[in-house]
Amino acid sequence: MNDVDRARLEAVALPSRKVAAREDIIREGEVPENVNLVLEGIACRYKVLPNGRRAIVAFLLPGDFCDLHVAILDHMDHTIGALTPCTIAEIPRTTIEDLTANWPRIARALWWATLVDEGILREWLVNMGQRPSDRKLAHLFCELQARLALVGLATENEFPLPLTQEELGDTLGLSTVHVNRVLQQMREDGLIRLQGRTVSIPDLARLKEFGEFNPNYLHRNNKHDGAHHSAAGALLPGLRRR
Amino acid sequence: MNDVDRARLEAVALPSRKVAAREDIIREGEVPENVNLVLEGIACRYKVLPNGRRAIVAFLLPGDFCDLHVAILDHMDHTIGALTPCTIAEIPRTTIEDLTANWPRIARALWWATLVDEGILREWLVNMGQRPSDRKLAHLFCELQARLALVGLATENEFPLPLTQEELGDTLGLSTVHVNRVLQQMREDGLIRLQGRTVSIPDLARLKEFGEFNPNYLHRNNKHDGAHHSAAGALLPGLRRR
DNA sequence: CGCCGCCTTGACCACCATCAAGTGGAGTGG
DNA sequence: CCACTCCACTTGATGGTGGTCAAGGCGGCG
Repeated sequence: MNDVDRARLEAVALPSRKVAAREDIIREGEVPENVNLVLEGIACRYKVLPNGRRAIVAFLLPGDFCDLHVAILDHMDHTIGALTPCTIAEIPRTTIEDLTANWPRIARALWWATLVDEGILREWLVNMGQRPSDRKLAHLFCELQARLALVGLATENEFPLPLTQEELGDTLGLSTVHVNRVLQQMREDGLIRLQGRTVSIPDLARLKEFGEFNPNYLHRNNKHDGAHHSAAGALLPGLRRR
Repeated sequence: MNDVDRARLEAVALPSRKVAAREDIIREGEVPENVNLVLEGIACRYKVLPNGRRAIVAFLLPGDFCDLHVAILDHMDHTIGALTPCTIAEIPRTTIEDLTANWPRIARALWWATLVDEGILREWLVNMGQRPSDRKLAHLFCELQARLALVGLATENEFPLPLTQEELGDTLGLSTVHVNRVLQQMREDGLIRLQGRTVSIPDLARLKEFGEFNPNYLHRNNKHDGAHHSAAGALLPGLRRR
């Protein structure tokens, strides 16, 4: 993706809109006319089970597309909700279809974005299935630190975590009570500290070791997006400027 | 994808090769020169953890691409291994790059395939995190029935399951012992029957109900692939003929 | 001030892992 | 044809991780 492509993509976005925390952005089954892109805030993909429990299957950070799916697939197979207040850019679905048909480099950049999403999902699946709860949390924190750092929202030893313990539980398949206890233990062990809504990490290497975190699945060296690290990440400055 | 596109894609495949059961097709970290496509047999994506346990994160059935990733991303972030003897078609990576750059409809069909994979991953994540082991198995069986039926390898009440209980455990994050006990219970309850390497389902609706299976995430109505249901599924007859 | 989310703590117990041993069938070689 | 081996499946006993239920603390906001 070069500057011309980037300009082309910026040009097609509709004015951004605000979404309050805990409000849905798109619901399962819908066939929305626009594709959504997170500019600010944290959103999540989730499904609700028959027993009422919510399963969070992805976090959407600034620069992430919510639903490129609907430009290609027919309907949403899950819901997207804002975890914090969010600013969302909308791009008409027809525009995406036009871009992918006529601008191969943009098509590749978008495809790249979905492949990275897929890599993250595979890693979450491993995390979910095979690790004890303390390592699950450690792994998740490492990923959040890495991904937030890519868009300038985290440092080597600190990142904002505007999630409740219940939301962490919905993400990792743990009960709220157990998340609470595990977090306390991790604090005692000096793996993390929690002050207000930010996590600080005394020793990132140690946390990575403990959480068996290997960032290769994030594919941070994106050759299709120049210096930037996510297809839309490249657009953030331009889109925010409006 | 129309007939011209399909012919174009068929034309670029190299002669197929055979892979023995339990042999790897591509390993984590590799940057292969060809993209692989399963023609016959069942393969899986997996990662190995520091403690030696294997996590299976996807099944690859006939018609599924193994590693479109490497045409776009840089390296494999997981390994692909054959679970049964497999026949694999190879397509040069450069050809994929050429196709995606110059044949938008093919590019979209491939992108579509990765989006469906992503949908399956999300559903696996839900399954993994939120359901008790018997429902996990039920859900997995329903998915296998549905996906195998799409390529003509399953009927409404029977499908081949050439997997060991250990492999099922690696997939669902359960111990072999526990998989065994749960399967027995499911047989007692009349949810499934196992004879040799095939599963038969007395009452598919009941199994779906029990496993909370909703096939919407498989996106079986693919408008980008004409009558067929997977990008490569459309190619299977042509490629097998060689 | 009072309410409502969110976090915290305790008691109890179930699901599922682990360890260990044993069964049975398929393939192999004497 | 019959040992022998190997691998998948099976069964039992035991214990820990993490779920559930219930109650209490605590800070923010109207």
